Amino acid sequence: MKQDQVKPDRRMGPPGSENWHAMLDGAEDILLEEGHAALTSRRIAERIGVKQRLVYYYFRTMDDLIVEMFHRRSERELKRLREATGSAHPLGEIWEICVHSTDARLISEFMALASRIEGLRAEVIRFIEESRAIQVEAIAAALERTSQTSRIPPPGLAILATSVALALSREEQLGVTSGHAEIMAVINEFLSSVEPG
Amino acid sequence: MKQDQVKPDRRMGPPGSENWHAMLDGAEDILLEEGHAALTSRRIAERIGVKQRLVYYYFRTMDDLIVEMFHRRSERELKRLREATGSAHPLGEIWEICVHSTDARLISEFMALASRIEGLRAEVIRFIEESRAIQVEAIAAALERTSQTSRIPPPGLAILATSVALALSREEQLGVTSGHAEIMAVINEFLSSVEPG
DNA sequence: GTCTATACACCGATAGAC
DNA sequence: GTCTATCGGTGTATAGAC
Repeated sequence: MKQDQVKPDRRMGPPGSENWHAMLDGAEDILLEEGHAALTSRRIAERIGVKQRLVYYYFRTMDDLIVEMFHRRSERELKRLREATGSAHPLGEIWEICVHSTDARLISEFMALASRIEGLRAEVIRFIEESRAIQVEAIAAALERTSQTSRIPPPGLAILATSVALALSREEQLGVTSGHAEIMAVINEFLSSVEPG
Repeated sequence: MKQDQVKPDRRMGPPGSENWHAMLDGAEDILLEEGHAALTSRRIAERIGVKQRLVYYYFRTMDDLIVEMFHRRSERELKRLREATGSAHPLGEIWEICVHSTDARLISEFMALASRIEGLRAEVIRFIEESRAIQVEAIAAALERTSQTSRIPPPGLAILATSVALALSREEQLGVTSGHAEIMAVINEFLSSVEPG
């Protein structure tokens, strides 16, 4: 399974090209449907209708491909979060993004992969820190706008929102719903008190 | 990678025996240290000093071994939770169990595996529901004991505790700590208001 | 109970032709 | 850019001896 000393100066395909995106798209689908044990260069190639060799023309190693997959995804999500802060109901939109944008299955797979791929772990940390910073700023601004104070300071509220959104999403996929309605009621109450409408 | 139609009446080793436990212990270590892509019959055998063939004497398939591994773990944790409800500070102990007993990496691996192993998914659902029921009962009892009411009803508090405990554990392992102190302050405040001391 | 030996499939990564 | 062909290695699971 392990192979060292990859040639460092191989001829490579251009990032951002059509095949490059198609491979990452295919990789995400496989990760979602079959898990990372099935995420292989052969399956990616088969799924998008090219030969396996081509995957190694666009990505130096499979680990590189995985890191790039997470990077592309997190950049998109950070962009959406930043755009949400400028809207009429920033907190409501940010909450929606947290709950719906990213599949709980995908998160589990990336977390598991991050334990053994150093480059991915760095990307995950960067994403968590950046998204939390955006959330904290949005929460603080919303509280100030309505002259409210919260018993829990903004950084605490941010981590609370993130963890609950992930847990709800995960359990919903499993078919467990006990306690969900009660939590949603509290969250909706908070949102409408800070962002009327 | 996939092999169907396993012989249904093979001679099998006894569950609960020394080797049986040793194999599950080894499997947990591998899952923690290297992830589920490295969780193979060969590595388990190598780790505990037996030949690969023996793993298939104690477990019909690798999926069976994985389900058994989760089952053994969850039974232990449910037992600890039930015992905690009878102690002097039930909520404090339950919180400690949630935060420390189960590694966030292990959870990620099991969640990822549960997406593709039906039997494991059923075990995970059963564990979540049972542990939540224990928590809800303990929270309700503690509130009643101190004649307190909470804006968030017990089922909501239970899911909140679970999700926050998991998120804190995961981020701590990654080295992210922003917002953690704020959340812990709120939780400790709640705990000491319900369970003085 | 535990072993050797083996079938058969799949994987990462590369060499080098076109 | 995309391909065929290939290396060395790992995986699940079984047959059958001791």
